[in-house]
Amino acid sequence: MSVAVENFVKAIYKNGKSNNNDTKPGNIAKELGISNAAATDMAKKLAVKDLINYEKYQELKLTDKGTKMALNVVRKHRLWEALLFKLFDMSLHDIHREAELLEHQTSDLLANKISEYLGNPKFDPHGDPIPNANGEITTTDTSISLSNTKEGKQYIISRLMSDDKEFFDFCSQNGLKYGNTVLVSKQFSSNKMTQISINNNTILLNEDFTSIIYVNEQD
Amino acid sequence: MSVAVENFVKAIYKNGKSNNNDTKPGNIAKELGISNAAATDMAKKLAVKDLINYEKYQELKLTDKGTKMALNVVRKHRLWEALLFKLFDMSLHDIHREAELLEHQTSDLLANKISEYLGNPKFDPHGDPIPNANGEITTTDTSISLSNTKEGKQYIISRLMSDDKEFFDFCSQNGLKYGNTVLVSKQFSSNKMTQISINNNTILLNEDFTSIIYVNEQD
DNA sequence: TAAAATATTTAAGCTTACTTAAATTTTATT
DNA sequence: AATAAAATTTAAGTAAGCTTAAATATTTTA
Repeated sequence: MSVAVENFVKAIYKNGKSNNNDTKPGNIAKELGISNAAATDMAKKLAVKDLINYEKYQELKLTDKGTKMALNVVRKHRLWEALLFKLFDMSLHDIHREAELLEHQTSDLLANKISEYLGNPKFDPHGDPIPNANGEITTTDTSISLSNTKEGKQYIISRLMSDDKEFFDFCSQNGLKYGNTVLVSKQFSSNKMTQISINNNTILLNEDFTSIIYVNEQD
Repeated sequence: MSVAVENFVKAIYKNGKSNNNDTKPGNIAKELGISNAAATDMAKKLAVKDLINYEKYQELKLTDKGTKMALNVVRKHRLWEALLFKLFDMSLHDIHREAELLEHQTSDLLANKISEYLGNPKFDPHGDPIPNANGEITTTDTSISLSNTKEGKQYIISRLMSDDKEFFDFCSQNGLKYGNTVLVSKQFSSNKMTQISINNNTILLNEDFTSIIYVNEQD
């Protein structure tokens, strides 16, 4: 399938999981940087191909076939991120951008080779789960956002859910990395700020950050 | 630039080096699997972009800008082949097919990272030279085709110039691999066949094969 | 709950990269 | 050198994936 189609189903999948859970054409259009009209147009075309269910003015819903396609692309994206992260010294943001292109030009065979080479990893360098060859995500995510953590407890960073360059630059400068340990020293519930300690540094994060950094409680 | 444009200048570059040295639209069209009309069309468009010099009914000539673009794509193609060959157990034909797609979705940054990771190799797994980041091929190719070798001498395989699956299958089954040694036991000039010995096996090759297998004399 | 704001859809049109068919030019052949 | 064959070019048309503008429906808010 074309790049435009793959990106369209991927955007529906992604927005269905977050982004206000809104998969109406306007939100998908914003995600993809195209006009609302183009999104409606594409939605109708993909309904004919049985990739989405389309009803006027309603949310776009992926069919099983569409979900499978989205997960196949997501798998390739995350495998590329994992491979590039392992082999090369590149920023997470750059890695994301390369993967965004490579994901559409990767055969299932190559994806499987990459997976095998990496030891069939369950997560990419952001902590996002990598679907298996059948398009299934077998891991159950028990992580919570930093904004929902408790004062005085230690957590391990499990996901950095963003593709923004500024965010990654900030994270890498401050040791906010998949697998690292943070201590939540204070929750300022009034203004939704969170104070954390990491590598002997104290950082104050606002909700823009704490809502997309996911962690697991340290045993 | 678009995939179609990149493939077009690449085809001119490639056909200019071999394929009867014919870069007229018809031959480029055949190379790309498009109609002659489409090739003429594209030629005119690329002339406007100063990628080729176009004169009616004449050969298509790459400008400096066009040559640079072609070499940039060739560099990425060959770097991908080298990387996939190193990391994964895949046939040369499969590797070629993947590289054919990946080459268009690779930033210069990533290409340089791949090159660095591989130790800035000068050749890909077919023995084809890899242009450097400036689009220069610094190595001088002294190899000759198997059809031009002398009886009784030993040669080292330096290039397998094809992207045909059957050819690669035959080669890998018979030890015809980049870097391997062959003894030319007999040249049948009458019917343009060449008899070689490799791994204690004797093989008789016709000109279809001997013209695309390149070798260097063993010192 | 009616008006205002917002979002979606429809309609018309554009560009890229093709296609086939017909016209024209070049190349090969005798 | 004339004619036949082959290649190139021109012309007209198509599909994908967009655009903007206008029409229509939904959602918000006062």
